[in-house]
Amino acid sequence: MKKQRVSSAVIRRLPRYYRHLSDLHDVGVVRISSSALAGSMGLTASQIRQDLSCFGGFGQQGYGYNVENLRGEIADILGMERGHSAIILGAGNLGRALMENFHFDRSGFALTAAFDIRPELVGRTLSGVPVHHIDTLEGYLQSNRVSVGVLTVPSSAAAAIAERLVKGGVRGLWNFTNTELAVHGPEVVVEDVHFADSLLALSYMITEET
Amino acid sequence: MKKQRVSSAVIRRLPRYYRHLSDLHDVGVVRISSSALAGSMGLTASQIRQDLSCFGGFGQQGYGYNVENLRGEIADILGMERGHSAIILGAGNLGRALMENFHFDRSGFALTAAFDIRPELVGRTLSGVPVHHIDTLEGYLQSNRVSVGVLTVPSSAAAAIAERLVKGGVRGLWNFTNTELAVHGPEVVVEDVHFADSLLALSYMITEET
DNA sequence: TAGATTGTTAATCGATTAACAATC
DNA sequence: TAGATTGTTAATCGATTAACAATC
Repeated sequence: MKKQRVSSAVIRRLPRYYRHLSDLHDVGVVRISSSALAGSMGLTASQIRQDLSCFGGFGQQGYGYNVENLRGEIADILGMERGHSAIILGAGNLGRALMENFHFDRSGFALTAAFDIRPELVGRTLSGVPVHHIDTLEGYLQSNRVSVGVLTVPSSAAAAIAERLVKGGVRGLWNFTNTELAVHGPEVVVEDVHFADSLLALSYMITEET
Repeated sequence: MKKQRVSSAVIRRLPRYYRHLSDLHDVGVVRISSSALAGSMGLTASQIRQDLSCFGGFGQQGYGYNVENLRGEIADILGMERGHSAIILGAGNLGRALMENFHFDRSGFALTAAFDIRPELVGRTLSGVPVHHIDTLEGYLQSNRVSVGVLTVPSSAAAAIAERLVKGGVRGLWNFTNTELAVHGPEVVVEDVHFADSLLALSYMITEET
C-alpha cells in the first residue's frame, strides 16, 4: 500500500479511531458501520470513510467494518507493531509519573531505560526501569536501538540533550519541556506536549466575551 | 471588540504567539514585523496578520508590532488576566508533577487546592498546595470560585468526579485521564491531554513506509 | 434477492496565502 | 518624504461533506 501524503488532520484522528475501536472491542462489539462510529465519535461517516481510504479498503459493503480487524489495521498503520523502543531523559516527577502511570507498551513501545544526572537516582530501578547516568547515553544509544527519546528534563537542559539523542540516531523526540526544539535533519520528528499551550487554549474557551 | 466566531486553528496558535512574544520580550526585542515573527515561528506573515485581525488591529503600518504590547493583548485575549483558578483532582504522580513543575500562575491561573482520597495525603501541603479529602469537594466548590478542574485521577474515577465538578459550577476540565468525557451542558469545556494519542501520532511519523 | 453500506468522485466549505491600497 | 508594513479583500488551496454507483 503506497502511502500518499497523509494530512496531519488525518494522522491526529488515527489514535482516536484506535482508542474508540479498542473500547468497542472490549465491550464485545464485533462490527460497526462508519455512521455508527461517526455518531459515537462526533464525526461524519463520510470523514471516517475518507480517512480510512488513505490506507486501503477495510470495510465491506452492506456490512461495515469488523471492529477487531479494523483496530488491527490501524495499529499497524500507526506503527504499533514495529517494536519501537523509548527511553526517558530526566527521572524527575514528570518522568517518574510517565514511568509509573503511562503504559508505553499499550502504544507499542518498550520503555527500556531512563537517564538522569542525580547520583541518588542513578543505579536504581524505578517502576521496573533502570536509571542510568546521563553520561552513559552515547554508549547506550550505540548498543541499543532507541526509537524515541522522552524529554522530561528541565528546559535549560533540553536543547543539549535533544542534540545528543539526534546524534545517537533517535528517530523521534517526545518533548515535554516548554522549549521549542530546533531540530535539524528531516529524519527526526518532534512531538511537542506543551501543557501551557493546552491550558491557555482552555483559558480562552472558558473566558466569556466582555 | 465583538468576537466573531474564532476558528479552533487560530485559538491553538494564540498560545504559541504568546510564548514566542514572551521569549522575544525576554531578550529585549521591542518591535517585530509579521514577516519576522512568521520566519521564526514557521508560519506566513499573512497568516499572522489574518489571525490577529480576528481580535483587532494591534500593529502600525511601516513599523510592525510592539512586542510587549502585543504580548499583553494576547494575554488578555487568552483570559490570562481574568483571575482564573484551578484545583487538582488526584494527587498521584502526575498531579504532583504538575503541582511541583507546572507554573499555573504563568498561565494566569491560581492553583488553590488539590483533592485526593488517600488518608496519608489528605491534610498535607504539597508544593504549597493544601490537599483536601475528595468528600469535601462540594463544600469547597460552593465557597470558592473554581474555573478549572485538573483531572489526574485514575481513569475509573474520572467520569464521576467530572460530573461532580460540573455540578459544582466549574467552567473547564483539563483532562489528563485517557477517558473521553461525555460532558453535557454547553457551558463546560473539556480540554483533553491524551498522552497516548500524542505518542501514537509520533509513532506514525517515525514509522517508515513498507 | 433486497437492504445496507462501502469506496470514491464531485460539491462545498473553510482556512491559508497572495495582493494591494492605506498610512505610519 | 520614501520605505516599510499593516489590515483587509480576493484568490487559492486543502479538508470536509454529500452523493452515488458498486457490491456484499
